[in-house]
Amino acid sequence: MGPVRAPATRRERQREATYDEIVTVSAQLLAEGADLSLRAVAGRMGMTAPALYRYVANYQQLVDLVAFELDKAATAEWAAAAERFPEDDPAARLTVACVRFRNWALTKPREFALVFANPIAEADTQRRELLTVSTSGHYFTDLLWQIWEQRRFPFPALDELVPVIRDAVLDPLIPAKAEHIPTEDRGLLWIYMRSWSALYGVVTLESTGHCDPRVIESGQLFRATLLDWLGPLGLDEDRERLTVILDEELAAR
Amino acid sequence: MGPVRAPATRRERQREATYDEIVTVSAQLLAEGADLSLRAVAGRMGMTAPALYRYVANYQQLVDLVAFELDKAATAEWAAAAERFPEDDPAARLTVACVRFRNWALTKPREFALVFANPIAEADTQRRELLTVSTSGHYFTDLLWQIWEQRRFPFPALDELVPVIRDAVLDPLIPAKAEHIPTEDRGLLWIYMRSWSALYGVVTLESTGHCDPRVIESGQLFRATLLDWLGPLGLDEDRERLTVILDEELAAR
DNA sequence: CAGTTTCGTTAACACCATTCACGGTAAACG
DNA sequence: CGTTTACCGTGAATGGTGTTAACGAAACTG
Repeated sequence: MGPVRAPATRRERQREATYDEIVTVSAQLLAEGADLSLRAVAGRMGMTAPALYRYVANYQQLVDLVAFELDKAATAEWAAAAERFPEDDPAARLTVACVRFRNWALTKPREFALVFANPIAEADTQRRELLTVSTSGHYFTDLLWQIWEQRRFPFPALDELVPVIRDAVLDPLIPAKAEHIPTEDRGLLWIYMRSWSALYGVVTLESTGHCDPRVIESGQLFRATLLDWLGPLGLDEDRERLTVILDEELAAR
Repeated sequence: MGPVRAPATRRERQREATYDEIVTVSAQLLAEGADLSLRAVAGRMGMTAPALYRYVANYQQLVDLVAFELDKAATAEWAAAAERFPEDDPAARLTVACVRFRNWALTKPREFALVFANPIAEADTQRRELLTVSTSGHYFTDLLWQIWEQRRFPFPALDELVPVIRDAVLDPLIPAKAEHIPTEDRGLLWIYMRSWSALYGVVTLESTGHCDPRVIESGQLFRATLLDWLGPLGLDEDRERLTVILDEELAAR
């Protein structure tokens, strides 16, 4: 990377450091099971709450800031774990990443809720944009892209899509690296959305605890959901191999 | 129903009435976009906040109480809408109910979050039990049961299930009418769980706004998810008919 | 009627986000 | 170098939250 964003002036550097400390302290509070509050964060930084208003406009913006960084940090973890498989095996990497994502959601439900269950009003363009740059979103969709390059699984053609969806895949508002995808292949984004919906669904259900704890503990619901997606992603031949990986990762919890 | 629970004593009747008012006022506040708070509820009832502690032990219990009643009321709405199809057509009824469920989640995201995104800790047996009596859960699973009686779609046999899941379907902790299901057919509950997971997933994703607003507006993601379940529920022959119903209900929004 | 339970009050505590007026200090400028 | 300016923090205050405790009145119970 290099010193791309090392602002010359001392003031800017200090400011940047303060932002970092805000995030660090917030993550720490969350990890301790405490509530995220301006007062608590400021207090632990040796400041008073109003001082934080020099850095964030309001409480929600603090939450968004922390959410973004938590997502980034968590994604880095999953990605690192996935790297036990080579770059040319995106299917294995995706399997690992999905399980790690779930484990993270189960062990840190509060953090998960902050990042993924945080309601976003339709009108709020500010926060919608934040959503678009979600690190985890880009990571998952990139892996899907790599799998597609290898397996060329089917996806809807543009003229098969309802006009609204066509617009949505041509000019996406979701976190996905899409510029590199040729226009005529943008139907692929529909697969992104549908698979993300499925993954998000089980993980949220389990993380919020809205089902039998024994089912969560066993991981079977999650497992079945993932296995259902092997076919659509052209991974039928890898079923056995990937199932082994999946079960390994689930057992590691 | 009849005066099944009409407590003789005047006091008990008054107390019951107060509970009802608490719920009514709470729902009213939520509907107005205000926050649900003990003070606000009490204030609108012409009381002070501490008085509410004669009725609920703490704030979370107020939330749970309101959540339960909101769920009950909403379910009654969906059920009423579904009754435009006869009792012997549970597939059509389920289709209508699912769409109504989604519409409710989209138009009342705050209420939805209260009932379905409200995190439940694994240890909290109190709130877990509440979950088990969820009205909507019973309604949906009952419709699934009726469909199964007609179509006899396949479900896993008990010995095909992992032991933990077998335990879970034999002594379910989820909201499902199960007593009437013979032991050897309890594998059906696995279908309950999986389909509920899928429905819960898209609806939560859409209700919390964690995807492209245009996709939500179009209803295509939800539509596709539902259509995927026709096969597993033995409804392939009804595909065309049910799709029409589905699109009708979606358009009615 | 006397005794007890129930239901509400007021006061208080400990939090919370947020705004405002103020001061000190460090950077930026002439 | 000195002066100005912009930034970063403070303390005080406002109005909100859940929650506990001590108390009084009204309603039921014997």
